[in-house]
Amino acid sequence: MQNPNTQGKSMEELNLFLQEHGVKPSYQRTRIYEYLLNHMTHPTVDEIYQALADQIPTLSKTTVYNTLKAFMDAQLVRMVNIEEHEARFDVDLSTHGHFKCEKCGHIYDFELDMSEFKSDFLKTFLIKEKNIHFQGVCSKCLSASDQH
Amino acid sequence: MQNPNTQGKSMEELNLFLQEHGVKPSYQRTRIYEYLLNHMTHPTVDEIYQALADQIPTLSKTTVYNTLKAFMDAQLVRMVNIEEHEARFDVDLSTHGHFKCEKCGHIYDFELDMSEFKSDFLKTFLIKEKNIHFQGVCSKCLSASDQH
DNA sequence: TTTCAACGTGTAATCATTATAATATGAATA
DNA sequence: TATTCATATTATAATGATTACACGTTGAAA
Repeated sequence: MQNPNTQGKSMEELNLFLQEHGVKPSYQRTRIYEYLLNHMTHPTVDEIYQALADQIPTLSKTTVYNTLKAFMDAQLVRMVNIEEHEARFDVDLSTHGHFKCEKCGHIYDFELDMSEFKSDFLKTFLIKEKNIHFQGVCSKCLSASDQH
Repeated sequence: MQNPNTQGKSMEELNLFLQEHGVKPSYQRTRIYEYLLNHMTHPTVDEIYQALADQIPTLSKTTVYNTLKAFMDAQLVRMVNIEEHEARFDVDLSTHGHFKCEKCGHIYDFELDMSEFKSDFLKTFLIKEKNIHFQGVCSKCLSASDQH
């Protein structure tokens, strides 16, 4: 068992999945996609690279960039621009919002019902992506600072 | 008349406005705020700098950064992180969404009624900012590409 | 086996942003 | 008026994420 935390998906299954979505599989690509599946915490390029560099000593950060770009082109991954300086990535393609806590830095997902959203102004626009980014203090940090 | 496009606000009025909002006025700060008022097109740091460098030859880009930070701290300006690599700035503090056209790059404002938005998950969170960034193709570019 | 395109890698370049240090400013005070 | 002191402005250098580039590898098709 080489990769324990694969959420039940074998390398072969992942390869097939990538292939079906127009991404030619490779060891690096499969392992990066696997990482994204097992760490749905909106990781940065560096986090992905650092985590995999141990197991794939030859891995290059450029490969992580290239792979994420390929995933984005194939609509397998979405870029999350909630951080000021660093891009984050999300395999969850469902419509959901992101909340960034200013205290602990954690990024939470929250459900979002956009079905009732209507905009006269945008009705003649082609909307491809909807990014909803909230910011503030999460409940955990709020109750922590309540202590006196 | 030194600064023609001031939307009717004189330097003195702008100085007073800044002062009332906790920002100590200076020539540079007033001119930068004036620029933001007259160009509500979500300009980048560089756009602001380039536009004012002619009129204020000693202006430093660092000053533009520092000033925008001061404005943000004073809640006079909001950063718009809709661009992948460059921050944009908005003096319009009302709740509204931004739409970026992939073709022409223009960033549109659109009205947004968040009053009916409810989230069980976030009800214990302190929400300080709500950023709504849509992306796609604007009506102008759509009809332009319809031509055959 | 040859070929050829695509992929992966390491290095260098780019570019927005931030840090730093020196100078200028301007109000308060002596 | 001269002095002081905090703050603002500026130029330069440093940082750090991202991209460009060149080269070596791979892997499938012919």
